[in-house]
Amino acid sequence: MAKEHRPNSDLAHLIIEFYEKLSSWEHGVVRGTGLTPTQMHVIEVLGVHKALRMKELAERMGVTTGTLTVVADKLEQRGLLRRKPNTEDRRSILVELTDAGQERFLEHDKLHHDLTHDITADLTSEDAACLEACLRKINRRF
Amino acid sequence: MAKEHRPNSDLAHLIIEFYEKLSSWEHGVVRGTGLTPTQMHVIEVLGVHKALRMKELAERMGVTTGTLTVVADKLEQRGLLRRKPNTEDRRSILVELTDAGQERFLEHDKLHHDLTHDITADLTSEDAACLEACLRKINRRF
DNA sequence: TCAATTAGCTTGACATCCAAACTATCACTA
DNA sequence: TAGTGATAGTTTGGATGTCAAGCTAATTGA
Repeated sequence: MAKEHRPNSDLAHLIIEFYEKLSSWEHGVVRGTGLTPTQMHVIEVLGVHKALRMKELAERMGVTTGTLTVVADKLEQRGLLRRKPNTEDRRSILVELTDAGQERFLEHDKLHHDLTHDITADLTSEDAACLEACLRKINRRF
Repeated sequence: MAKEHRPNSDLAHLIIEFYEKLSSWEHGVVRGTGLTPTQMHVIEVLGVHKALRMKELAERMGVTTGTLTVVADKLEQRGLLRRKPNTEDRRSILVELTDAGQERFLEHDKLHHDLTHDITADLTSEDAACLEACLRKINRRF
């Protein structure tokens, strides 16, 4: 898997390889939940950040607000998401998960935890601590 | 960004946060290349793995072969990808990048390297070595 | 007060994606 | 060696995702 091409001693390639595997895993897990990857992505972000403006959510997901409007409509129809007026700025709208949406988030989040547990099985506790520190630094910069 | 919710001391959440940022970055970079994210994904995988069977490529990407057939058609029309018969097993077909496809891969791969350089700027060389070792172990298990 | 900006929505055109049905090939076995 | 079942790839239909561009309502600021 990593020996048919060059030594792969490059950090960039290790990151990409990890990213691709994670992406493929996520895709496979979501298929069969009745939700699409994009819909689950909305749930994942809102599960962590509670209420967000449409614009903020779109930026965090890397899509336009036009795209998000349609996806939010679908999730609202399914009773997983709720729109609320924003009294601070009446141009914008806040979106948040309903109880049912929160439940879907927790289910999915558990899968993330299980996966993390599995793939880090070969790491020593020093490794894990270092990885955590690295990711914290990287995420702050990113 | 990471302080409006809980301490985030959880490795799983750090990984997800990193994944989401990378995903959003990739999305933004690909938009404006004239290629779609999926098309670029094919190029990324083939750039590393040279010739693959359709089935293998689909599995690696986490999509069905039906989906891949259509995407490969588009890339073939654009002259970035080539289908070759597989003499070992005539049911299957090998796909590989053309020279033009390889060129697109190298351009995009350079962006990955630049990004990696940027986001790891706060890491010490010990950190980087540890991160590399961790990723290698994780990818092997994944 | 009014022009410029911003947030969200709508629309049109195209790409993604899956499931299911289909063809061609292979592998195994009786 | 004929036949059965499995596998690789393609096609198709229907739902969804996606963007750009244009729209309305609200805000900002000159």
